[in-house]
Amino acid sequence: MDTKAEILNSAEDLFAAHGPNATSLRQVIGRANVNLAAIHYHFGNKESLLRAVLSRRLIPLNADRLDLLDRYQRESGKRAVSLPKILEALVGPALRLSRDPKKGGAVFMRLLGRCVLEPDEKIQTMLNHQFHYVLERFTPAFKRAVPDLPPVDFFWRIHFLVGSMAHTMADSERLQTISNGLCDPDDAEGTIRRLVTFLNAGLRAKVD
Amino acid sequence: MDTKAEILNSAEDLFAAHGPNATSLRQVIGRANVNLAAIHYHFGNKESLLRAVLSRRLIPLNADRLDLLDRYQRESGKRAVSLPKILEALVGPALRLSRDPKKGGAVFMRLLGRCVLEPDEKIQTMLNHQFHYVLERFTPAFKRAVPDLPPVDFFWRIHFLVGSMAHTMADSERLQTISNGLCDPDDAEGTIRRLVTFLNAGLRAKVD
DNA sequence: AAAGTATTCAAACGTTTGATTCAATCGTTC
DNA sequence: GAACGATTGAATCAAACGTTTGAATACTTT
Repeated sequence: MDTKAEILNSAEDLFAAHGPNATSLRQVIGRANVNLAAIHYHFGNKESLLRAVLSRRLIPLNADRLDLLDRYQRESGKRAVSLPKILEALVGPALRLSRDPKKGGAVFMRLLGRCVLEPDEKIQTMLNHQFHYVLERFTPAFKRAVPDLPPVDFFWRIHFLVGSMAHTMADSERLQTISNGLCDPDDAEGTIRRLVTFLNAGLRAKVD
Repeated sequence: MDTKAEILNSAEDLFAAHGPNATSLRQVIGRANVNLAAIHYHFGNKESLLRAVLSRRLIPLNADRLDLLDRYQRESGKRAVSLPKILEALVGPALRLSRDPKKGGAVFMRLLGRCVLEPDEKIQTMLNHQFHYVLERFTPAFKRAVPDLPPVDFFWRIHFLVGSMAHTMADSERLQTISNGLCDPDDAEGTIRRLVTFLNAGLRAKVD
């Protein structure tokens, strides 16, 4: 049973560092100190291994997001939940992963961001399936929060939002580089606050 | 000489569709109807082929961006160039590629977006090298346009900007899917206008 | 302790990858 | 038209890939 967990942890690390497709199963077993066949014994194939790596943390993560949205909705009674709160419920739990090694920490956050931005169709459909019911709940909340936004512009801005969020999750090392170490990607709360501020303003912008 | 161009075009197509690392040289020669050795004869290796594919269009693209920024700077005289104009100079030429098949069109735009978001270090350093002098010119312009923004927040917002822009360039098909065909990624001017509006508001947001 | 299941192991499978070789062909120049 | 460098062709290389196999070992149950 230890073997299975070792494989998951090793795969999570390496998938996050180099992307799933650029990581070989032999690299995974090297770091996990297990036999190559163990991967196929426990997971069947590489695709299912990735699915297992993602599910392990994504299911509780998405539950957190929906719980948070529920709480804000309860607090707001019949009124619409404010846009910053919706954004906080969407990006907060994801970016807070980086402080929480128990939930995979910064490593899984990066992996998730990279998978969202990954061209590979297999990975895309995998994630679409996991995100479907989350989007189903967030979309109406967003629409209530910015009711005057035409649907076309609404979708475009959600698209921009996904880009910023995923890029922030996937690669904040780059930010540390271009800012000469001025910005600290490990400051989860600061990152959340800044991202929510940015997205809130962007989503509210007057359509021209 | 035709062979070289055929290889470049085929590689551009396939790299854009599946990512450079997920594309084999044998796929490239298949579409180009040339021999495998021709790639190594004309380009040396796969990495240099990718570099050639990128340079061919990226060099004129970045020149366009700087020209546009220059023009706006001339028009503004001693005053700072307005933020929407800076953004237009940055994202406009890139997104307008999609209307201009001569410059590689939507295909190259997607490739460029994907490379920006690509974890692969080789590709990253390749692009950093190409973007260095562009960033060097845009950074002070941005800082003049939003002078009250603390440096830390400035870099964070540039990071968010890059995410939105690259994601929009890389994968607007996804938007067509989630919006049920409501949004049209081929409408370059509409995309530019919406992205500039979004980013302008996000960059101007009051720091809290 | 024996039997039976679950797990691990080393070895090999067939494919695909980027790269290389060297002979054949082309196009130009003398 | 002979000689030449530039280009193309078919064949092959070693390495790496995901996956499979079947024997060996560990663990559970009886």
